[in-house]
Formats: sequence, C-alpha cells, structure tokens
Amino acid sequence: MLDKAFDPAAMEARLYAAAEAAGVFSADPARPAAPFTIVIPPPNVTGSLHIGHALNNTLQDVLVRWRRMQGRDALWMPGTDHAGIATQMVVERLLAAQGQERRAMGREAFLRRVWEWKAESGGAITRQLRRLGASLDWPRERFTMDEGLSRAVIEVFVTLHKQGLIYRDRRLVNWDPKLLTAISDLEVESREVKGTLWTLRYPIEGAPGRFIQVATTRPETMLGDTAVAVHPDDPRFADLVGRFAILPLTGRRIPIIADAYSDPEKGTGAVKITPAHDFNDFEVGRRHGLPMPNVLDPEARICLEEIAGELAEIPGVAEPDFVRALAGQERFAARKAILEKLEALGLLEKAEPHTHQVPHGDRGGVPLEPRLTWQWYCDAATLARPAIEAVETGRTVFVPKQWENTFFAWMRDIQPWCISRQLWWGHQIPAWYGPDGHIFVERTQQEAEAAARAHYGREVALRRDEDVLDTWFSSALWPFSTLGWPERTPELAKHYPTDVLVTGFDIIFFWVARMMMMGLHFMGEVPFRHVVIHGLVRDERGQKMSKSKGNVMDPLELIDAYGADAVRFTLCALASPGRDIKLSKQRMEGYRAFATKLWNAARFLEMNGVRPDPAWKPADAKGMLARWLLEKADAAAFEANRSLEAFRFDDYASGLYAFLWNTYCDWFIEFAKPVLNGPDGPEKEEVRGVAQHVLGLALRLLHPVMPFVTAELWEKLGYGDAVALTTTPYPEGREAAAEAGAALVDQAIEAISAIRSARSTLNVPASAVLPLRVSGAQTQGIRAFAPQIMRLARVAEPEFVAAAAEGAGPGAFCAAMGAELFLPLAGVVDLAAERARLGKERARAEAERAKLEAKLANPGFRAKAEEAVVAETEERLQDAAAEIARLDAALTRIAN
RNA sequence: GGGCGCUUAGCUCAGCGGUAGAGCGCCUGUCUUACACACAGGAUGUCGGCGGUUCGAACCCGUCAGCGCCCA
Repeated sequence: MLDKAFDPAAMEARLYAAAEAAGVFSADPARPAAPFTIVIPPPNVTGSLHIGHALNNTLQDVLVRWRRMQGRDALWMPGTDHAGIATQMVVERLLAAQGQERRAMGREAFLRRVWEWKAESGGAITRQLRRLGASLDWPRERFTMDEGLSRAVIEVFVTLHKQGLIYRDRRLVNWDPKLLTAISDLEVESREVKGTLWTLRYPIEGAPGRFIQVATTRPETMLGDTAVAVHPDDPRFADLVGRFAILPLTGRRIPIIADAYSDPEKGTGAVKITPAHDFNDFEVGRRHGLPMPNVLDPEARICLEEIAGELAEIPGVAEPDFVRALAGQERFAARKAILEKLEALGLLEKAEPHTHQVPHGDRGGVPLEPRLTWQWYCDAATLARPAIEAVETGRTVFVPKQWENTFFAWMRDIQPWCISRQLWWGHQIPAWYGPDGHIFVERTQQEAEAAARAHYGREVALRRDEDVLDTWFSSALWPFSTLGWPERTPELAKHYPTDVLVTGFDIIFFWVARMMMMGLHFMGEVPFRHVVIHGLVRDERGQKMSKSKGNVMDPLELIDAYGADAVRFTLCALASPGRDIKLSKQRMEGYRAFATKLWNAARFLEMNGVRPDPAWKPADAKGMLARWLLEKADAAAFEANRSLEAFRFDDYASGLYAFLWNTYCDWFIEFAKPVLNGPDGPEKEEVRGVAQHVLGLALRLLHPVMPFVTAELWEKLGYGDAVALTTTPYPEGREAAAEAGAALVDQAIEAISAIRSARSTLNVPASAVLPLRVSGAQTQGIRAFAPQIMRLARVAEPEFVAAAAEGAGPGAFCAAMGAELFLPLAGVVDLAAERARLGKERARAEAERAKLEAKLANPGFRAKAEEAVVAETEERLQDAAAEIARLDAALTRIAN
C-alpha cells in the first residue's frame, strides 16, 4: 500500500544509488543499438552545483533518459575540467592560511598539493549531480588532467605545431598583474569605472613654447610613449607631422605621425602612442615600425630596464632622476607621482572626470594591463574556417537557430588564440629550448633530446618551457578525448560525433567554438549535431542571481524543500527557447503539487484494485471510456516525443502535466469511480485494465523529467523493478484521431460542464440533487454515461423526453453537442438570474454569428480562402444560429 | 556605434496567417470516502504604437517607442 503522503527525501538517494549500482546509466559499445551521446560541458573541478547547472543538466538528463528508454545505447559522459587559474587560486589560498607560498615550496611540491586537494575536495559537483538525478555514465568519468586526456593534449599540441598552426609570438596579451599570467580575451570583464581624463602637454622639438596636447586615462604609461599620432586629414596638425615631440620626464624624442587611428573628434585630436601597453597603440606601432619599450613589470610596477639608456635631462621638461626614482613603484602610486611632477612642470593641461570601460580579470578582479610578452598562439582563424562551414551547411545546427549569428560573428573575426598561461597547474607545454634558444616541440623529453641531438650533433642540456596550456585547450578536445582519442577505442568509433551539446549562450565562444575547431581538425567531423542553447536562470524579479545580491537559489536546498522531481519539472516547464528563466518558489510549489497529484492518483487506483497487467491489450478494449482514454494517451505520448525531438522541453512538460491532471485525473478517474464502486464484471475489469495501462504509460512518459517518483510508483504498484523503468521502452503514441465512440465521452463531459456552470451561476446549493430532462437528436453520450453525469453534475436519473423544457415549469436550460438539457427548478430557480444567464450566452453566440456572417459576406473570402476553411466557417455559423434559436426558445418560455 | 532578443490576462509565459491559451494569483462555492499541494464555477485581453501586405494579421513586412543582452 502506498503511503498517504509522497515524501521525495525518503526515496531519492535510495533510488539513485540502486540505479547507479545496477549500471543502467552506462553505455555498452558492444550493444548493436544505435548510439545517443552527450558529453557534459565539463564543470569546473572547484565548482559546486548552482541553479544554472541544475537547468543545464536537467535538460541533458531528460534527453538522455528519453533516448535510453527508446532503446538507444545512451552515453552521457561525465567529468570536470581542471580550471587552471581557479584551482591554483584555491590551493594558494589554502597554503597562505598555513603561512606557505607556492614559489617557496617549488613546482613539484605544489602540484602534489593540488592533486591532494583534488582528491579531498575536488569534484563536489559530481556528487551533487547525483542528487539532481542526472543519469551520467559514472564509470567513464574523466578529468582534463587525466593521463589519457593529457596524452590527447600533447598529441594535439605537437601535431598543430608541426602543421604550423601553433607558434610562438611576441604580442600584446591581457595580463593579470595579480595572478601573474596572460589570460584569455574571454576572461576579460569590462567594468565601468569613474576615472579621470588627463590632458598632457608635450613640447614640440625646435619650437619653444609650442606644445601638442594628448589625453590619457593612464598617464603612467607615458614613460613608454614612442610617438604622438594625429589624423592624416586634420589641418590643425598638418605642419607637425614628421616633426618630433619631446616626451616629458624621460626626454625621449618621439615622432609625430599621421595615422587614421587618431580620431579628430575625440579629445584633443592627438593621441599618445604606447605600443607595449595598449592594443590599439600596438597596431599603430606595428604600422609605423615604432619601438615598443616595456615600462611595467609583471606585477604592474614601473620598470626601467628598456628605457634606462635613453633618459636625458632637459630643464623644465625631463628629469631622469625623478624617473629613476619611480622604478619598482606600483602603477597607481607611480601615476600619482607622475601627475604631480607634470603639474609642477606645467605640462598637465587639465584633469576632467571621465567614465570609461576598464578591463578587469574575471578571476583576480584587478585592472588588467596589456603586456608585450612571448606566448604560444594557436592559429584560430585557420581552424575556424571549417567550423564556420559546418554550421553554414547545417552539419551542426544551433537551437534556437539565431545563435548561429553569434557564433558566426565571433568566428569570422577570431583572433589568434593565446594558449599559454604562466601557471603551474595545467598541461605543461611540450616545448624544450636548446642553449641557443632553438625550440624542440615533441611528445616527450626523450624525443626532444633526440631531436636536439640530431640538430646540434651532440648532447646538449634542454630547458622545458615552464608555462602550461589554457584550460580551454584541453576542454576543446573533450568530445573526443573523453572517448579515448588518440586511441581508436570502440567508444570513439561509436559515439563520435556526439548528438547534442546543451549549454548556455555565454559559453558559445568557450566551448562550442573551440570544440568545433578541434573536433573538425582532428576527427574530420563535427563534435555534435545539435547545439542547444538555453537561457539564464534569474530570480523572480528577473535579476541575475549573485552572492552579493543575496538572491541565489541553491538547487540542493530546493531539492530538500520540493524534491528533485519538482525542481527538474519546474526547470523543464520554464525552459522556453531563447528566453531566460525567472524562477520563483511559487512556481516550484505548483510543480511539487503535480508530483503529489500523480502520487495520489496512483494511490487511489491502488485502493480500488487496479493492478498492473502486462497481458491487458489496449486493442481489445471495447468500452467508450477506455477508447477515449487510450486515444488521449496516444496523443499525449506522440506529442511528448515530438516535443523532445524539437528540444521543446516546455511543451513536453506542460503537455504531460495537462494530460495527467486534466484528462486522466479530472475526467477519466472521475468517470471511472461509479464503475469501480459498482458490481464486478467485464466493465469494471476493462476500466481497471485501461487505468493501469495508461498509468503505466504516464509513468514512462514522465520518467525522463521525474525519474524518482515515477520509479518509486513503478515498483510499488508492481509494474516492475524501479531500476528497470530506466530501460523500459518509451511509448511512441500516435497522432490524435477522433473515434466515434470517444466522442460520446466528450458529450457527457460537455453536459456535466454545462450543468455545473448553470448551477453555479444560478446559485443552486451544491448539495441539491436536481432532476434532469433530456431531449434532442443526439443523446447517446448522455445515456451511456448517466451514472457519471448524475454523480459529477449532482442530478437525478436523466429523463429522456421529446422536448426537454416543455411542460416542466421554470428551470434552467443548456445544451451539449446536440442534446438539450433542462433542469426543472420550480421554487429554486431565480428566473431573473436565469434570464440574465441565457441573455449573456445569447450575446456571446450573437457576436460569434455576426463575426462569421461578415466573414462569409466578404466575396474575397469565398473566392480566395481554402475550401475547408470556408466550409468550417459555414458550419460554425450554423451552430451559432442553432444555439441562438435554442436560447431564444428558452428565453421565451421564461418570459415574465 | 554594430548585432541579437523581448513587449499577449494582475504576474510568469506558450501560441507565430484562419474560433486568443496555460500555470500561478484573484473572486465565489465545496470536508463530493485519492489528493485543501484538492474539487467545482467565475472574472480579467484595442496580443506596445502607427503604417503596409493579405479575402483574413497577435502571427508576415516597414517604422517608432520602451526593456534586456552581447560585441566594440
């Protein structure tokens, strides 16, 4: 017997553990079944499950469970990425708490410590995904720093290097002065900062008293200025182009150049050029062959090594001693000192408040410095071409499709990808340097040594590059490295290309783009057929959730409060394509009620002797109620499949919600009650049969989104083992096709609704049982379901007469699909109220008739509209007219 | 500045050429022996404005307005 109350907490852990232990979440490459594959977008190993993960993984799990039930060899690949910067920061923080520092302990000891941390506290998220019910193939779990995946990384790096698609270059990077590493363009967060725009005066060489003014928000970089640029067409500066300015403080001679980069409308129209510290200036510097001295060290302190030799004393303009004193000063302190000095020299024209965008590191949180360094680069533009083409030709399809534009926009303008990071935690770059700096890129130290021997003709000492690769470099390989590549494993052969990648739009650049590039280059085929982009989960007011706002919803707390099924169902039901989700506890309460409803319906059937019966054949069902329910169930199953095929998780959820609650509970079970309470016999057997059959169908249909309550009911009711539901075939259903017998149920439903509405409007006491007189050409539904109508509409045994309302005195009149219903209400009915009710219905019918008449009166409509539409319109007009006639007759009877 | 999206019932959202829908909320009634996390009934919409295409527009096109996001 089912418990009275549905208690998710009591069953979830047990059900999940049983399924995991039974191995039903695992793929089997030996099975002949067609594969269905999703690789999880690898969460960060330092991370914990947030509501965005809950959405992302719920959607993946729904797809995987559904396809698995369809018989596909489903593989949902789990794992995490090593998150170079984040993990290194976590461990460094732990060390700091113990008074230790990574440099002091050395690289090897530090890495040991990181692995220890990973073993102890890494991957909390994988345990949390289990609480969500995610049916990942855990025995196949991978980690980007695994031996196998690391091998793939080395293989890819070496291969791309030999192909000339990876190279070393000295370019500007986004440098994080706190983390002391280059970071990706995508890890740069533009923050609006209220700063100051300073205008500086640079003296013109050979023109005493003449200055050129330049505006800057970072005056400390002026030490590295190597030119002043003006627009070629700007008449104000035409005579200065080709001459020189004297850079204050350092006394350097810098040319005044013409370059269209300078915007005559902006600032003073002249702009200082600091090639080593600004991306735009770097390009200008390249175009004009300017020197590019670096004046900031890795921690963004002033360093003078590259300009020390050229400092020159110029009275009133340049003071080498002052500049020398700046060495080692932190950038903002140096800024202050430089401004004070310039002001003292009369070279600071003005300072204006200025709001501008300042790039910050999204991890470290400090302003970044563009910095000129040697780094490893990947030729993304070349790799992007086939990826763009794959999307253009539809080999990979985005859902919703408009995200393809975002993908194209970024891919078509892709910059060289800086793949080296000045970290210790990560894949160390397989490059070795000879004594003269010659580079050997090989898979192993031994191979590098052999190459060096061949190159130099003798043994030499090699030094390995200390840098590691961007975490995304290994993530980019995820769709094939996790399947065993570069080994040619059965999994790789069977499951690549994968079917779907499910992710948020913010990750199109990170994952989608890079996986596409690497997948196509190394596997010759796209990594996934579909990319499903879902929205962001926001709070109920549409605000982004954040710790600082205090509006975060913890999925684990939600699971505790509402059950994993309710959390999953809510996320699914709200996942409309292309829209963010506004999540509220109220919504979740509503869907928890749905799980409870399912539980209670099952309990009711169990109490009424409904038991699973695999031998029961729907095709043998004869009764109208059974046919009606089977038809609705088939349509619901069909729609569920269709919705999931189209990745319409919202339609899938709401369609089943409506079927279970409205069709199955509100009508079928209510219709079944008189039969279940009645005498034993074939009719009761058939109702029990169809009830168990369709409940079993509903449990299967709902299982992908509500795996826990469905599995529990499946087992407790006796359909089978809870674990076995995971691989029980998913119902296919078929398109709705109305059966004649089933229409009689609809008539009974309509009669009940009409009577209920009349009773309520006329204030008939709920407990009063009214007589019912029925007439009309179509009354079979009323006859067939009289007991149901009596019970649900609270009426006496229907009396079938020639004309329902004739000679019965005052009463209420209504109609149901060709049947006329009359409720004699002598002494009960308020005739004025009934007149008002009928009048209102008449007005509604009249409006309908007017609309349809106008439409049919339009010659264009008859001439051009489809025939079926015209016919339907005519039919509706007749119905409206008949309804008006009936209502008129009823009104006449109770006139006065 | 460039691009994308959104604007439909009080709220959150479906619908995207032929009868305006759902959930929640609201109002009224009900302990009808599965379920008050329930049942029944009800009210509420110039489908953002304007213009166009069409026999017909919430839906297609143009335009304006407001909101949001991404990239400079």
